[in-house]
Amino acid sequence: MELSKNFTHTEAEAKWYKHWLDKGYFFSTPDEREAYTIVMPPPNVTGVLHMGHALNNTIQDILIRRARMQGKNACWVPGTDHASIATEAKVVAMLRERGITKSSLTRDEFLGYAWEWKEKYGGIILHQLKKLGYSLDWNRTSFTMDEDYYNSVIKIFVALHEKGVIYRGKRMINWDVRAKTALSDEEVIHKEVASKLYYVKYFIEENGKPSDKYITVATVRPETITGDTAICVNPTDERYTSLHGKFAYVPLINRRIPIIADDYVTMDFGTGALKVTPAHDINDYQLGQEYKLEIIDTMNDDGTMSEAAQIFPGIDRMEVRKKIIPLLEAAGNLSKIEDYTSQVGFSERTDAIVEPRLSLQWWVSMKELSTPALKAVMEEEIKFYPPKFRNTYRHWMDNIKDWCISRQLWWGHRIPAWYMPDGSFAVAETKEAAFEKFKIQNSKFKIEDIKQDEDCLDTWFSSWLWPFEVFKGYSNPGNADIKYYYPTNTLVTAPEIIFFWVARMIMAGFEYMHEKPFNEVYFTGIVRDKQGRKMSKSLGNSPDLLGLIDQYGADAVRFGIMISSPAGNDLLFDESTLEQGRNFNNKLWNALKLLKMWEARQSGDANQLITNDFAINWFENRLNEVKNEVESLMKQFKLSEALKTVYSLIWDDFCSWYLEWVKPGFEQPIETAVYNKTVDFFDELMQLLHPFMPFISEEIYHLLKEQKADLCIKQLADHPAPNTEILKQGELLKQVISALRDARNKNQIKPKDIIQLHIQTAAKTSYTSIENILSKQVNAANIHYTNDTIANTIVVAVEKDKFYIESEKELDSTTLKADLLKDLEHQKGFLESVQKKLSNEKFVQNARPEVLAMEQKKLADAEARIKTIQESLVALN
RNA sequence: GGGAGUUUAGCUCAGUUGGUUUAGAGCAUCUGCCUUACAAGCAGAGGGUCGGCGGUUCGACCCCGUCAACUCCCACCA
Repeated sequence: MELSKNFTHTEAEAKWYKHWLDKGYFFSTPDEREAYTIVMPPPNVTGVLHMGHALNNTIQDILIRRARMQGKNACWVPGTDHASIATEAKVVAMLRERGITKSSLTRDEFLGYAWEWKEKYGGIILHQLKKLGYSLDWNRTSFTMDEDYYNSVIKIFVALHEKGVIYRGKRMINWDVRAKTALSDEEVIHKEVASKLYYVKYFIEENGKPSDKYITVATVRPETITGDTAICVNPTDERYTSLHGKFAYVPLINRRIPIIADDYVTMDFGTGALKVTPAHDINDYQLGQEYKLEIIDTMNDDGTMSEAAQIFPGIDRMEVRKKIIPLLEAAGNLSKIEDYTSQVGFSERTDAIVEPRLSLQWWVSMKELSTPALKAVMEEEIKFYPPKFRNTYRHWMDNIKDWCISRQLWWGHRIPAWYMPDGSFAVAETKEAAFEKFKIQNSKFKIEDIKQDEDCLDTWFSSWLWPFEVFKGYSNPGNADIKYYYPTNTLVTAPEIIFFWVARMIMAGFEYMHEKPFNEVYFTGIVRDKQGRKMSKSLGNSPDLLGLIDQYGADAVRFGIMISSPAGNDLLFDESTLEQGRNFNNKLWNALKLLKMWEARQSGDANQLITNDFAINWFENRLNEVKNEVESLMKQFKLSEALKTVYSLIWDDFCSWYLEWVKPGFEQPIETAVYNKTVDFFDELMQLLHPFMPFISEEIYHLLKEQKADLCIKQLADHPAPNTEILKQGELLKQVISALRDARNKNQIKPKDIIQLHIQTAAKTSYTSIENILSKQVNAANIHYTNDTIANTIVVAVEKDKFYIESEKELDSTTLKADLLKDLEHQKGFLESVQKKLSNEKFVQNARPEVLAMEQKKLADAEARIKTIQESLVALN
């Protein structure tokens, strides 16, 4: 068989993904095995694959593939989220491009376009996920607006309403002027914005008209002035005591408003006087409630000024903020302008500045739902990795506020509330059911008179059911799937959506399944660029993931992402790690090529080892050691560490050491027994690597030898504990080889120059089994043992043993001497610190016996080593 | 304003209840190699007073205090 120079990923990826699908390896149905379940956080139907998805889903695939290889029934559920506001915004934009406005369409017409959009783009991202080799159970692909799922959302709304948890209420909400919808608190992002603080004079009333006396108010929002219905000062503020109970006039429109006193006002901010605009500020609203102030809504739903504002109607509030200043100035109401930075709320989805607005909306009362959800995380019934997020979670849960769930959108689950012409309403799954409820209350209307609520529900009101409704746990309670797969095992998601989604899923899980939705949550970091900046479209620092997969290969991309992503930390994405991944592919490929060369040149008994027993014995134990390490790292979700460990085992231990140790001389045959062992090792290495890099591992696995089954489903075998003595000896061997090679380098002995090696040791037996390897690795013709120093040689000291390199090369002892002296210095310093410790009575009294013994051994070793070095130095002279 | 976290080699990070040889890895750097698996490679090397100060202890990268810098989350001071 002729193998290509390098690994060609494109072909292998397409071939193996298709093969795995054809064989149905990713499909799961309940059976007698233990289940291992992950529900994929459903990407938005608007999305394309980006680095965040790659990180998130690679982690999930590693967990799922490993579980599958551990004999568990692994089930990973894919799906998409309808993403109400995000999708609606995209559809509106798409229609605008075609010259269609949303307002010119009926609801059904608009939904027609939205579904068309969903069908067109919804599957793209899922399709793209296949490129990365993700082993998802595609038979279970779900969508948050699938018929059953939709109905469950509606049923749950009705049930929560009947329970009194959902209610309708007029309150201050966050209004997105671009999407023209209410938002929950979590959908508002506060940012610091450079703005101005305007000092505005309000003239005081005297004798029923404005006087020349005034009170100055500081505001960042002069455009809301015409909505002012009071001025508020602190009752203890002596500057304003005389004004309590008096009236002032709103600039430009001369409305007479009271001056009230409330300790909400901070005296030392601005002028200590606050203008009260109850319709446009949450605190002002509360003041308004308390003092029974008039509420004047000066804004339309699109953020323009309303008729009630009297000035600039139809102009956007931000425009008005600029335009009103000259007017105030001309009227003599502006006193000064200062620079000021303030916190401004922006819509998460549309980035529009959010307006506080009084509005009638649907709410979920959260207190009761949150109690079991908080407890489960605090008592670690649900574990968080990393655990620091428990604090964040607790803080939010402790201060939880009611959730505004109605959205003035069409794309989503329509609120099952039904209204009569007289304004009364009923909540029910269907119009008919609502009518039944109405009939009891009021019989004068007909069913045709009933109108359904125009609004739909917050996206998260559907996705909080995800972990159970993908198994139809609510729509078909007690079915075989939900009983088998729920609770799911691991949720892998970004900390950004801990409140939006994670917390609410936990609440829904306890409320409807009476059980937690998952055992543990693994929070990934945020993907940033090399400079640590968050990846974003506007910065243009988001790489084209599909392009990278084409360029480097899916395995290399997976490798690059995982190797730089320690648990719980942000990932600083750097394309060089992808190169490292690609190079690793080639390393593996070349190792395979080497084995293929050997395959043709075998000799000897397949059952009997003659010369290479140490190498094989050592690697077998090293492999077992790493298997243990990987197992422990995986349990702690230290996936990056686990990959590094496997990488180093393969590159360093297997390729650099083991293969070189068993490598036959040029064109010499290899013992069949050694060859077979080596193939087995490689085989096992591929199995360890498979969850991380599935394509190349499967490919090599099959090229190594005829296999009965695929690696994808090969079960991990038990492994014995490693023999530490052999591992130690292996380390000694490596150390000696490196030291001798270093000495050769420093003395300019060319790799091809053959040397004679003399070993002076008290433990000759520890070298007999590794002699062959040693002489091969340092290119020594022979190894001799000696009890004396050997003149005119290069002396190398390793541990307590001395090595004399005899060569035909003219020797330069200066660098060698310098090295020895440096080492000597180091050893002496070390010895001193140990002696100091041991001569400290308190240490000798208090230290544990094994610690004391260790220190004594250190002392003895250091002394012996110093002696060795000194003797070597003498030999050099 | 409140809370959480981080600070170890040029960069990104490990470092498990304080004692395992006066700190480890990858990348980058430097030196030597076109050695017949691999130059996308091989063989080596250099590089850190573990953010500062103070304390506890026989002993501190690890525990405590304090200061500094950075990051994130939450919050209605106009």
